[in-house]
Amino acid sequence: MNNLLEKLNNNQKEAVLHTEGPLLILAGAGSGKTRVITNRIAYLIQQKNVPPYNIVAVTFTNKAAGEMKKRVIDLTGSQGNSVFIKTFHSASVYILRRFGERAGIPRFFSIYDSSDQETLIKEILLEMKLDPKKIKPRMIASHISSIKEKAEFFSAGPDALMPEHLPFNFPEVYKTYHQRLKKVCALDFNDLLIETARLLRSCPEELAAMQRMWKYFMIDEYQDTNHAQYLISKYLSSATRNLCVVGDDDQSIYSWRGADIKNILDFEKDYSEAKVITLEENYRSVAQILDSASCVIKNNVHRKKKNLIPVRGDGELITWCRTNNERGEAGYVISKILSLKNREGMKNNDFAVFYRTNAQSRVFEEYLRKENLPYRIIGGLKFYDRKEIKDILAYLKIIANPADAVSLFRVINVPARGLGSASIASIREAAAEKDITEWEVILNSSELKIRASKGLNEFKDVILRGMEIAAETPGKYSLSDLVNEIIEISGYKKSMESDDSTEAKARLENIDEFINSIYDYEQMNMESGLDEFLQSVSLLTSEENPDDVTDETGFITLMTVHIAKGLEFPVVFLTGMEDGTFPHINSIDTEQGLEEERRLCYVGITRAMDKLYITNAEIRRSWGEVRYRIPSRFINEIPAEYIESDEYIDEYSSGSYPSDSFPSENYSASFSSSSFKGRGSVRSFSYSNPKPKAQYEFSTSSFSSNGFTEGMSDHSESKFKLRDVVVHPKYGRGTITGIKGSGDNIKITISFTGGRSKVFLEKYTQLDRLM
DNA sequence: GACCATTTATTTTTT
DNA sequence: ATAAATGGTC
Repeated sequence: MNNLLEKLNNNQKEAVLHTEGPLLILAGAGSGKTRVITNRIAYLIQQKNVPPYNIVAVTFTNKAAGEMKKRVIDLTGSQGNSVFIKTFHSASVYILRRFGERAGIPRFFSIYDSSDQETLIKEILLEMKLDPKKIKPRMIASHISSIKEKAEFFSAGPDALMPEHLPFNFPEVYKTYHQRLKKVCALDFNDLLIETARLLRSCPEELAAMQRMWKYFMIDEYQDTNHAQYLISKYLSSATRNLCVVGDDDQSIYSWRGADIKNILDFEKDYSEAKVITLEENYRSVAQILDSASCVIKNNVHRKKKNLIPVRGDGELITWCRTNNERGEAGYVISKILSLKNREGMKNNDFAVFYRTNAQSRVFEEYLRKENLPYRIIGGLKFYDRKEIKDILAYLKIIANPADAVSLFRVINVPARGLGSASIASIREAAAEKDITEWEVILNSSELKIRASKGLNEFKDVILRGMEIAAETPGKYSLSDLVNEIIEISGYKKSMESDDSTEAKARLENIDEFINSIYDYEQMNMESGLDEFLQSVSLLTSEENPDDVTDETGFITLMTVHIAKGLEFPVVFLTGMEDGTFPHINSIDTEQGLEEERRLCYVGITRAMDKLYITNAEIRRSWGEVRYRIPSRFINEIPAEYIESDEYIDEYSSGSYPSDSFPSENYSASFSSSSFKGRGSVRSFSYSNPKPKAQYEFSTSSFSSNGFTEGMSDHSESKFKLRDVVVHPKYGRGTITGIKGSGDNIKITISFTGGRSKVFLEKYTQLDRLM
């Protein structure tokens, strides 16, 4: 027993020992949070003799749940298998399936992910003669989620909550959306949580049954809970009040998904008898890194003040590298990785590259591939999001739930069966007219004056055959039998095979991989049929491809900062640190948005154990346009004494940077330190580049015209130059990034602070030059 | 209805 | 820059 507690500091011990009643653990980054939760579970089982099936631990991601389960099993052996460790969404599916009947939840329901949801919303908009291009389905989806939550739990009727000033009939869309979901027996991600909370509130017998089964609750990442998740935790634990929540308000980064930071900030109000334990000792990062993170997050007003104590002491400085463009950024990262591997014997697994948006991963991928460095991208291109996988899943979903119209129309003509828009429209019309499902129309096509074309019959037969097989799965048939049969008789496989493009080949490989993952699933879930399989697959979004789990050479990890939460790496590259990229342009204008970006930055910095590299690109291509970017304001917030500067030019950059324009003998560079605290003070530093070839001046203030500007614009007689810093009467301060035309037709492109850029006719624009 | 050429949107983050 | 959506033609 004592070895359980030996490795813990006093606060951690206290958290483990406090098993009864509500407990709030405010766990700073790297303070050993997961260790506390897992040891607490082990302590309950081994010392308090709590049966493992009485214990529930809830996390946000499948990955976190898997990791926690593994560590619990390490501590407690086979008993750990019986601890209920799941994500909020998978726990909800479990509850709805097992106890949902009285709450009107169908025995089987499909789960609509965000893309299914958007498809459905788009259909509804089209029916209402609205243009999905002007009214974004995604925007509607987020309104629908937040309104449904409020309508459900804050007593106001949905009508009172409809967003105002929308130029269309939102209540109608809202109503139709939910009618349609009901008709197709589907729940969206948000419904899973809301319906679970509703069930717990309105079905006391079912709640009591769950409370007999579950007595101790642990909620991880509590700062990211939304209202429904808050209620689920509250209802489930209401009998014993043994609710332990763990979180860090500084790491709340999901408010855009409905997370409410108040849940953690107000925990002590909700549970007046709550014990509060703060974990401040950081075991992960060297002092320079941790202190830098503290200095950044200090700029947020809406937070609980706290100290982070770097137990490890001093290490290396943070390196901030300015690069000319995104290729230079990638080149720098790769060169650092190579030299750290050669000189310090570091391994691929030690490195992680973070970026703000998925789109930024491409250049890194390209460079890593060029150097033959093994890497993996977490998130981003999700396996289960690939077209071919979604197609096959759509077939399976129809077989399990023929009412699922979104899936039905996804593949009714895949591969092509001659069922185009006309056929689809007539099926839809007949379904609406007779108020039956589209599948029923197809079944009875002969009587319903639907042209029972050859293609329609083929499709019908595929689904019917699939249903026959599914009825005997597991048993006579396995899930993989079913999938193999479907891709065979639907002609899906054949159509891929007859296409000899590399694309089709890759798809076939992915399908193979999918079938392999089904074999694995079958091994682990011998009793599962199609329904269970589909429901677990719908929640597996960011799961890794099955084949890259083990490899002795390891992988360099690429991911967004969001996904990085909860992880740690010896060496971290925090890339794209530019205003407009990080903080992201869409969040830069509100205090709330900016504070969340800052928390995200804090999360990124605190992932690094030994060494942190921060990079920014002066010029970044996005939307097919070249943009000038200034270093992220968050870099300013790091004290200069923790930073060592570096810079790197991509040698192969074509066009914009003629290499002979850089004086090669000059090895010192200077830049205005608008990015350091005292605006205007100038620092110089020695220049070091692994392969010094080109010299580059990073000055934004006294940029002399040299060859650098060539190729970036036409010659013109404008009184302004590229990179002049100007003030626009309406938009404020910005940098000139393009000058085109002549005479009265001089067009000036200005990139404003924050990354927005606009084009003006010089003739009509009052611009003041600042520098 | 299939196939092409042209146009348009895409880029925030995820269960 | 690129993928998806649209529109026109056969």
